[in-house]
Amino acid sequence: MERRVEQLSLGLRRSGLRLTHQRLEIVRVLAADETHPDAETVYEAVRMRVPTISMDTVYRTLATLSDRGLITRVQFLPGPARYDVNQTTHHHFVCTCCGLVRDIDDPALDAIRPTADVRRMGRTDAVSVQFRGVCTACRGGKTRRT
Amino acid sequence: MERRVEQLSLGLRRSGLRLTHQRLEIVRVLAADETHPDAETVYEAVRMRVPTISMDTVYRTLATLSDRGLITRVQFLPGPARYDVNQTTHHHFVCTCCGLVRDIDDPALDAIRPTADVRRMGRTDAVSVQFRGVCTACRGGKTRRT
DNA sequence: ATGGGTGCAAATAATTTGCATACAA
DNA sequence: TTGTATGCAAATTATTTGCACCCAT
Repeated sequence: MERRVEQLSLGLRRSGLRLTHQRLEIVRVLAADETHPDAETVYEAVRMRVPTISMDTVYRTLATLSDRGLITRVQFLPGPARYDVNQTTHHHFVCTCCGLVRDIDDPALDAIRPTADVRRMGRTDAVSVQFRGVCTACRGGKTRRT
Repeated sequence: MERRVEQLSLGLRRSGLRLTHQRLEIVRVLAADETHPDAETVYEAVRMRVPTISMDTVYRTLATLSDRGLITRVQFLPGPARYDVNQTTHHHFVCTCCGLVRDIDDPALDAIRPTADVRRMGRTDAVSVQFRGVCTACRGGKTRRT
């Protein structure tokens, strides 16, 4: 987690960008939040440490980080976009009920390669698998019943 | 394609909803458009046949159809949501350059099942694989060169 | 005939942008 | 010091909603 703060900070510096107080705090929030937060959530969390930060600085920083490939903007469900700090290859479980997003690490899924059909469509840069459903919490902890 | 018009129309009627002139034309546009159009694109196409239709009727109809599971709202890239008429199990190639979305039919991908890890997260209703990259057209037809 | 559907306009949500000031390098 | 980043406010984009009238059933 502390490593993530360093990776993101270093990534910004390497792009010749300034590591401002605001950016550092945004990066800290992102590194500590595994829930794929949206801009609003990041804003609220950062405001606790930098009460004067503005929403558009959060938006601009999130855009900067994803333009640099340091975080990933995702939109699994209607509503605000969310941001994923995890830059290793992984997949997702998405709860269509509460919006929960959980990372999935599975070498078998990482091994999926585009077939000839897909290669004919274009060059593939990334493959990701999405499992949509209803999370355990939304089902009231009932694993076996409907 | 004509079959799709019937399936969507029937789907509406089965839900006890009225098959209005506007809805029928929207359904016709959707059935004929394989490009996963956004609301604006559907609106423009329908306007050629029903010049008085309003944008919010298009939005409302698209919402109605996806609520009934007759079409699927997808959002692969930033910007407006897009709608997928294809209700058979399939996957997608997404061009991050021009926004092209192509359907992929591949039984091997359809066969992906949630592992124990994923089952612990919740009940999975759908699995879909996304290939992101740059389409042939955006690469200028160059299949082998960078 | 009658209740759901439409069109209009206004509201809301999510995000972006212009500009003067502030601060990291 | 110097230009990039910030904060404020206003603009844009995408979508939703209230309401009176209309039309499919």
